[in-house]
Amino acid sequence: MSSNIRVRFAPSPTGHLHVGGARTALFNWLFARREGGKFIVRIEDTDRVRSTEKSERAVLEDLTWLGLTWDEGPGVDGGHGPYRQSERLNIYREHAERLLACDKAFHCYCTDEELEEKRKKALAEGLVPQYDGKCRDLTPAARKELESEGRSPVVRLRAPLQDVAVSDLIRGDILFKKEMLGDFIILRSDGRPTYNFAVVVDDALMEITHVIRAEEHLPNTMRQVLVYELLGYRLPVFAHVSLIVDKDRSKLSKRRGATSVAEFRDQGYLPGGLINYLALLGWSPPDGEEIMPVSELINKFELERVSLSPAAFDEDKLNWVNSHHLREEPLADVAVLAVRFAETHGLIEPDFARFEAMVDLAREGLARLSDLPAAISFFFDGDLEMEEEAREWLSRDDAKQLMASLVRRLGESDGTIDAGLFKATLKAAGKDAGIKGKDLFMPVRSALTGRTHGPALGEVAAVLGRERVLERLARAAGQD
RNA sequence: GGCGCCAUCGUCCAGCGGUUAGGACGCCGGCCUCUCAAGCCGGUAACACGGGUUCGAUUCCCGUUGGCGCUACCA
Repeated sequence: MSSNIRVRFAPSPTGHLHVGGARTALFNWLFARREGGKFIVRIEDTDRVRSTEKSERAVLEDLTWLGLTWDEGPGVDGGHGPYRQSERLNIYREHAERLLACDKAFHCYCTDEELEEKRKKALAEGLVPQYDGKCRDLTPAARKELESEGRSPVVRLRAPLQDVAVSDLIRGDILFKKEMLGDFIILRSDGRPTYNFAVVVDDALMEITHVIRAEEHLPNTMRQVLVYELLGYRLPVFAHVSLIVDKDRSKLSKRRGATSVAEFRDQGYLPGGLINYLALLGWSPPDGEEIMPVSELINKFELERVSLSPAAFDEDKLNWVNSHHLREEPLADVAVLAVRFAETHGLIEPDFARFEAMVDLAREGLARLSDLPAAISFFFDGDLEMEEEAREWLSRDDAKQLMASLVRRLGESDGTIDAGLFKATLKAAGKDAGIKGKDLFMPVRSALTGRTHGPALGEVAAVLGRERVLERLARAAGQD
């Protein structure tokens, strides 16, 4: 399916990708994929002080990790570039010139201090602080004089005094009152554009059809609509998605826990799990199914089903979603991502197939990959740490005999020990000794893993391997 | 302050004039099971408030309250 639909995600590179931004990107991406349109990434780096190249790389990496690949953007030319606002300065300038030429914009020489003073005064009088139009009708002579004082002007839009209606795909029609805005700045004194101007020029030139973005931009939309009109560009469809808030309804803050995609990645969430959870925050599929791969997300996604109210980020639910992905995504994929979590804890297994087997057994009980090392450490050589309860099981009267009997029986067959063989042998030994159930399994589990909880014992033994199994059983048989 | 958005279980959602208000996370109990998970079964818990409109409002309108956003030469 192919269409003319074009959407964009336009992050400003001032840090890592935030979960809020990630969800906005996701909704754009899902919409594009669903509709057969194009997903464009544009870097909004007109804020010189806060934007860094490092951040840009980080954001792009985060998007890539999530699998939100772009059809046009940094590194992928689609004929509408450049895709970095800092490289489009001349374009904004030209557009501002156009507006200036037909008197829809004007130069303003007011200084920060003057403006600040007026703002304070207005506030003090209980008025709405707004540009007073002082430079609206400056004569060329007056301009020249101001410039000779060394002042460099900003360009302000001559804002028409009219209410602005914005229709939003998610929210319906919204009417903004004309009193709301004054002649806002579109070009700074150093020639760089302001957000509301650059966005419109870019979206228009990049032929964006649907602007899907966070709700915080809703008030800005009024200004942008004006710019579209004055420039003579066609309006895109707007869709404003609600914000993601903290569990206590306040703004998502780093202090209360992880907020960036990178942090979740480092905690061992799968891209598919994070994506799935984020999609569920503010959107729900018609059938109510919650756990699904991204391909299904694409099939089911509809902007019309995006909710209006702010959604609280719930780590419990994220964990639940992620745990499902952990055990439902292809084992090989999970294992590859798992390697670094094991290795940072010194758990290095050269045989990838064996490592996969460990991951396969352990993933049943995991919410995140960061919990993996603790779950598989007993598979590795070295001193087996004994939990107190495990020690107790092994100190039982018949434990030693049972272990000895098992060692003997397993020793009789000299092939590999698979799950079936181990279980059968265990049962036979139990039958002879008159032990079954918990009394049979727990001492053996304790001897093999040092713990009282874990994956199915037969499978554990198989992954452990004949040598380690015999060694650990023997040790348990010999000590009390 | 002004303007705007939002308002269903603790949380995420469903509902789109008539429902015993549904599902999911969490929590509690049970089943299964060598254990832990998973799975299955059951329980817990909500329409913010006040006016309208209507035969009938969770649902439509208005107001109040509350939360959030914007009000920059930040995005």
